[in-house]
Amino acid sequence: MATIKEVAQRAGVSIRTVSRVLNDNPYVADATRECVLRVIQELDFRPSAAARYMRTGQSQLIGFLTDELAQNAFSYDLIIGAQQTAWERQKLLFLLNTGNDPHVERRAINMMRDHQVEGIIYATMYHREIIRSQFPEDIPVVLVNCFADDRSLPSIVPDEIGGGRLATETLLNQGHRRVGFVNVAAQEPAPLGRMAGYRQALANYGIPFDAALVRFIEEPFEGLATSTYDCVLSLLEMDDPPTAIFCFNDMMALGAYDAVRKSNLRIPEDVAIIGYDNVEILAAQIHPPLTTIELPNFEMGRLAVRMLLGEAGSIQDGRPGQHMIECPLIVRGSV
Amino acid sequence: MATIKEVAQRAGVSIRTVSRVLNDNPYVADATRECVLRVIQELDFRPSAAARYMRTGQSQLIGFLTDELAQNAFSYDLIIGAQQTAWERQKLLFLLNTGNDPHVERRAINMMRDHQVEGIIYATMYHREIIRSQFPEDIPVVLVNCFADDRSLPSIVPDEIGGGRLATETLLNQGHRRVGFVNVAAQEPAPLGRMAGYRQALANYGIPFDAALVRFIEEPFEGLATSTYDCVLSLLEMDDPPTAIFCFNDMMALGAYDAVRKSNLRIPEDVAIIGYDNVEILAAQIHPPLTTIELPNFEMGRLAVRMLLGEAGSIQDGRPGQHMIECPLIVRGSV
DNA sequence: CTGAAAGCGCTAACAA
DNA sequence: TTGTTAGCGCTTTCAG
Repeated sequence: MATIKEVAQRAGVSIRTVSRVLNDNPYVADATRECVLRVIQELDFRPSAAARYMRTGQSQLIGFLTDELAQNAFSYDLIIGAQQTAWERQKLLFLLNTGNDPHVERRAINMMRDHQVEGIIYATMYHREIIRSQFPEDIPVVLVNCFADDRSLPSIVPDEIGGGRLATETLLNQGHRRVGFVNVAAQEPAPLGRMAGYRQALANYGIPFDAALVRFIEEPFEGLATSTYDCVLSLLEMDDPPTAIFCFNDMMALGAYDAVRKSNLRIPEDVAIIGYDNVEILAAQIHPPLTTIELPNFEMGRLAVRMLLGEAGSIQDGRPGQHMIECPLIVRGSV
Repeated sequence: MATIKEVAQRAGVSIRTVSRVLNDNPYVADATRECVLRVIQELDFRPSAAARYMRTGQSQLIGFLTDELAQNAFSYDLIIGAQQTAWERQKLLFLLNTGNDPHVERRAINMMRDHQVEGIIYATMYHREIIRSQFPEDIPVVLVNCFADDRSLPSIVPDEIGGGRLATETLLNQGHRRVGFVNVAAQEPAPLGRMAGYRQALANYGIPFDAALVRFIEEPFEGLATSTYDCVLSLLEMDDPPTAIFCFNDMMALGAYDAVRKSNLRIPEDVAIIGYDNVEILAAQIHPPLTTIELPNFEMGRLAVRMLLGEAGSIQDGRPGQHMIECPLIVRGSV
C-alpha cells in the first residue's frame, strides 16, 4: 500500500500538500490538487486510518456489544439500524457477542478501548436491568433494550406497557370483550409491562379484569409454542372462553394457532390472535398472517448510534436520557 | 487514557521497559516487571492498538462484508461463528452490510482498507457467483456462500447436491416411494443443486424420476409459504399422490404443513415433510417439529476466519481453495 | 537486564 | 499557495 510520502514524491509536492488535498483544505492551487489527485488514483493510495487517528484522536470506530442478542432471530434489524446509521456517518462498527460471560465482556470492552472506539453500544437480548459498574467511566456508552441500575447511562428501551395496551385495545376495538392473555412467568420488564398494558386497556374500556383469562408459561422457555398450545387449548375449553388472545410473542402465537385449529375454530372469525415482536419470518408466513406488535429494533439501533455521537438526547434535563420507544401495530390477518 | 510514557515515568523506568513488559519480553527483572504491572493496573493503562499497528503492521482487524445477509434470519450463526473465531484469535470484526449496492460495496471495501484490515470475508445471502474484480488484489479475501467467476478467490459454500440427496434419501429410507419436491424456479446453485441431489437419491434407490412430483415456485418469492401451500395441495390431489415432500426451505415447509392439515392428513403418518436451512425459530417451534437439513452457517463463519488467517486451506493444490461444506440432517418429528 | 533514539503515516503550527 | 518540522503512542534496533 502506498504512503503519503510516495504520493508526494511522485506528484512533486510536499507531504503537507498531499495532506491538504486529502482533507479538502482550500489552500491548494487547482492545478496542484488535480495533479495530486491523479497520482492518488494511479497509486490507489488510501490514507491510513490508524495514522490519522494518532493525530486527530478520531478513530471513527464504534463498538457494538451484545450479550447473546445475535443468537436469536429477533434482532437483525437492531444491528442493521446501527450499522447503517454508522455508515452514513462514515463510522465502522465492531461487532462483538459476549455470550453473557462477564469475563468475556470485560475483555471485550478493553479490546474496544484498545482500538479507541468513540463509544460503545451495549444491547441485550431481553429487556432487563444491568449493572453500571461493568462499564468504564471514560468512554460513552448507550444501552439498548436494557438500563443501568442507577440510570447513569443513556438508554433506549421499548415501551412495553404501551405495546401491551395497544395489542389489547386492538382486540377490544374489534368488539372482543373476553380477551385472553398468554404471558410468560418472569419478573422482567417485558412480561410485567405488557401485563400492565393489558390491564390499562381493559380499564380504558371499562371491562373488569378476569384472572382466569390470563395464563403464565413457566420456565424453562424451550418449546414455548408447545406450552402455549396447551395453554390456549385450556383457555378455549372454558365455559366462557375468550374470543381473542394476546400472546406474549410471535413464537407463542404459533402455538396458539395450532390450538385454535385443533379446537376447530377459525382465525380470526372465531378467535382473534395478536402477537408481539413482529418476527417477519414467522408472522408474515403463517396462515393467516399474524397481526402483531413490532419491536422497533431498526429504530432503536439507529437512535443508539445517534445518541452515541451526541446527535440525539443522550442527555435529558441534565441526566442521561432514558428513552422509551413506541411499539407500533402491524396489521395482518389474524385479528 | 494513560500513555506508555506516563506509565514509564510513574514506574521510574524507561518507555522501552514498559514496552517489554507489555510484550512479554523475558529480559525484564521480575521486580521491575511487577512494579510496571502494578502501575499499569493503577493507571488502567491499555496500549493503543493504532499506535501499535503503526509499528507492527498488525491491525488485528477483520472485515465482514455482507450483501444483504443480515436482513434475513438465516445467517446469525454465520456472523457468530466468524465473530467467535476472530475473538479467540484476539481479532475484532467489522460488520458492514452493503444492501447489494455496488457503490456502497466499493466504498465499504475502501473503508476497510483504510483501517488496514488483515482481510475481508464476503458473505452473500444466497449461494451465487460473484465478480472477482470487485475485490482488490492486495488484500486477502474469503468468500462465503458464493464463489468468484474465475475461482481466483478462496471460497466456502454449502454442498447443495449432497444436502438435496440427504433430504431425499432420508425420506426414501423411511420407505417412501412417491417423493414430491417443491423447488423454487431460479437458475442458482441452491435450487439447481438440491434438484440434482434429489435425482441422485432417486437413482440410488432405483426409482424412476417423475416430473409430475416436482413443482417450481415462480418469482417473486414473497409469500413463499402461501405459494407452497397451493403447490402441495395440488400435489396431494394427484391420483397417485406423494407420501413425502421435500421442501426447498423451512419457510416453504410451513406452507406444506398447512396444506397437509387442510387435506385432513397427518404429519408424518400420512405425509412426511422435510425442509432445508434449519431455521430454528420455525423448525423447532412448529408442530410436529420439522426435520430438516442444516445450512452449517456457524461452521462456515468459523472456517472463513481460519482461512483468512491462513490456518486452513485457503490454498489447495496451489489454487485458491474452493470448499464445500456438508449439510447435516437435523432429525425432529416430521419424517 | 535497561535506556536513548529512530520512525511507522499522518496532521497541524509555523514559516516562507 | 506551499514546505518544514514536530509529534501522536508505540515498537525496535543498537548501545550500554
